[in-house]
Amino acid sequence: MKKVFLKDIAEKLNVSKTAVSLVLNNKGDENKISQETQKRIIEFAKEHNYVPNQLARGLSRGKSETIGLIIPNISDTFYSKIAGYVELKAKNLGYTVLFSSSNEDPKKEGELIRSMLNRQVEGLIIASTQQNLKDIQSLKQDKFPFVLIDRHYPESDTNYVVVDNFNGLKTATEHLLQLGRRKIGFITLKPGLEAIKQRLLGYQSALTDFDIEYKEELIKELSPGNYENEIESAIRELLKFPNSVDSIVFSTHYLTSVGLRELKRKNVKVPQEVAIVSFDELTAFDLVDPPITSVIQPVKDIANTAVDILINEIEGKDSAMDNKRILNSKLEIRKSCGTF
Amino acid sequence: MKKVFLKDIAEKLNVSKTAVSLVLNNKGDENKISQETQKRIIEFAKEHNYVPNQLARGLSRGKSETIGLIIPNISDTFYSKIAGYVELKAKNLGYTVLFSSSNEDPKKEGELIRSMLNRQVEGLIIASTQQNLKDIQSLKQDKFPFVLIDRHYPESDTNYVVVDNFNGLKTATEHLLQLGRRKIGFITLKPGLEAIKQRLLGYQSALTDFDIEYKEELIKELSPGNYENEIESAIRELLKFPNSVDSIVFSTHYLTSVGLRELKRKNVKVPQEVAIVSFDELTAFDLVDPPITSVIQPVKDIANTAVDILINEIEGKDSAMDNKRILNSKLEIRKSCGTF
DNA sequence: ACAATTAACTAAACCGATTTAGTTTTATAA
DNA sequence: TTATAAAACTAAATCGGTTTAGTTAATTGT
Repeated sequence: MKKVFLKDIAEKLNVSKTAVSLVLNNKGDENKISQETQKRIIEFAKEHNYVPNQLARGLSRGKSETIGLIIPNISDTFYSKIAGYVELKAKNLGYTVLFSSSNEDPKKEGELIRSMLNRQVEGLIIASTQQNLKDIQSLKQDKFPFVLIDRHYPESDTNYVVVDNFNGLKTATEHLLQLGRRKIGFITLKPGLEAIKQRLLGYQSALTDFDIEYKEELIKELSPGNYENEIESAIRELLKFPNSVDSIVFSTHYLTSVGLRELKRKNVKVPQEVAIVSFDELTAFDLVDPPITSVIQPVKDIANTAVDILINEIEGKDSAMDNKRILNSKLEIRKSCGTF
Repeated sequence: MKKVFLKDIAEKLNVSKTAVSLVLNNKGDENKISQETQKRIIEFAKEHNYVPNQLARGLSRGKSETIGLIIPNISDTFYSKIAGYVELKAKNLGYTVLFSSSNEDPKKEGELIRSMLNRQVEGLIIASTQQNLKDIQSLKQDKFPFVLIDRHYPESDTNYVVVDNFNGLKTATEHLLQLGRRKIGFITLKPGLEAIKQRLLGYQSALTDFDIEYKEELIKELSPGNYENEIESAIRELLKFPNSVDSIVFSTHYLTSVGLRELKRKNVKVPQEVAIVSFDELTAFDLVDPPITSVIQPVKDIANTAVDILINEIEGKDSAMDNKRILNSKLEIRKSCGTF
């Protein structure tokens, strides 16, 4: 079964390529192609399983019906869920999505952006490394449609959909405070991401509201690429803090995982000796010993909103659409903080 | 900053498009373009940040330097990890990857295959729904390069990379048997996937080796789309089995998750009353209460091998390459089966 | 001193669609 | 009975590259 092209159909049916193209793009009526000819073309196409070459179509239209999604890492559950929902929503709206992982490398992020533009994507959804303002601003300047998700550049006026990191972490910290914990460690990433900054501010704000002094020794900032090795000393030092911390807030699900693993290795009782809360979660966090109280992100909502905003902008329908969204997270209380 | 095209470069430098194209594709020397002209072209291109339109290039070359990856669901950790490794490996070999999820729908899988062919992917890696033999055979017949992963069609002679499901599950079951468990339930999916079939055979084979009678009541086959609702009765019935089962083997990580959740809800003590083993795992399975003994799949190896085979075939280097691989899994013993 | 090479390029076809600007034929209006 | 409009098409340009088949001018061989 050979591939069949527009030209083949045209020749076999003795009509022009134009006619075939118009009919197969549902523009037969408005271009007054007779019903009979339309029927012949459609039937022949269906029968021979014709499908247009997207490269050719994209080239000639200058469109590709494709959007790009650039994320730090497709293997991370958070982003893979985002990817899943983005794909679903985009498909429903008639778009294909091109994924790629930047691996937190700003240079690679730039390359991916360019590579996707080459491929004529019509818009981008980017969870940026946030060290790539240059490329983001250049997109902005070219009026290329894009939406930042999860991470945005506060200094740049762009579309974005993020979670309320400040209040998410504040609520988590307050939860510990309400349960009487006072020496609260915070294990997070080295600053760089706005989201991470906001989470620290949320932590601090909660302390302030409870009139508790903020102490730098309680903050452990690990390197994104090396946290697995750094967790041991971070935990060790927190446990050395005058009589040890009584609780720890982790600012990402993977820090929680390695952190809890380390606490177990050190035979620290959770939550009796040290309570823990996690920002973001993993599928099995409710099964963990103890089930981990976590700040849950509205993953599906982030994805859907981003796609909506993007495609609205691509199709230029509703330019007045509010395009900066801060979504709420939700504290799922389980057992890792104990009770009163 | 306007986009710059081949034509622009040619005009500005007073050379032909041909020259520019040849030079930028590293074919300058073999086509005797003078060193000086080459330098001018390369510099101009770099300076103006020229990047070729992949659609045009793909169209004219009939190549796209792209491979497709079709998986059931990008949100599933197993497949998202596969995706991550495939992306990495492919990029290293100069290929971009196009992902898409079939959601276990054979019809959609077919559409995705066709859609990817339209986009001129040069090869496909497919974790098939396994109800789509038609499309797979049609690829085979067209001599289109592809590799099946995770799931394959035993009745069709294709490239594949799968894990040894039979021995993986046999080892898991044997582990329970060696620890003295005798009434072993098996919670799995409705048959359809070869992998699932193999896992059942592995379970049976272990029983046979230990001279234990196989009992159908101990096998619970849930629907892939509805297992969350079906798990309750499955577990309930296993617990009703003459004096209850003393252990359960779960054939996927998500069945393990919902199963353990249900066991906890029913206050069944794991592993004292019921031991459990999981085929495949989730990131936090070592933190779960109890840490779950799991059959670990060589995810990275699956991905790398598949990409290697595929690209070898695309580039037609080493056609004698062994292209059917069954990789070994590994039983990671944790605490969910207790000890002697 | 003249044919044969070689170096250094280029014109134009092509990939497979889409789309603009017509053309031809038939029907309708004045 | 024309001019006009509508119906039913189509030729050819275009998208932005790649590639084949030359061309021209300088160099070499004999």
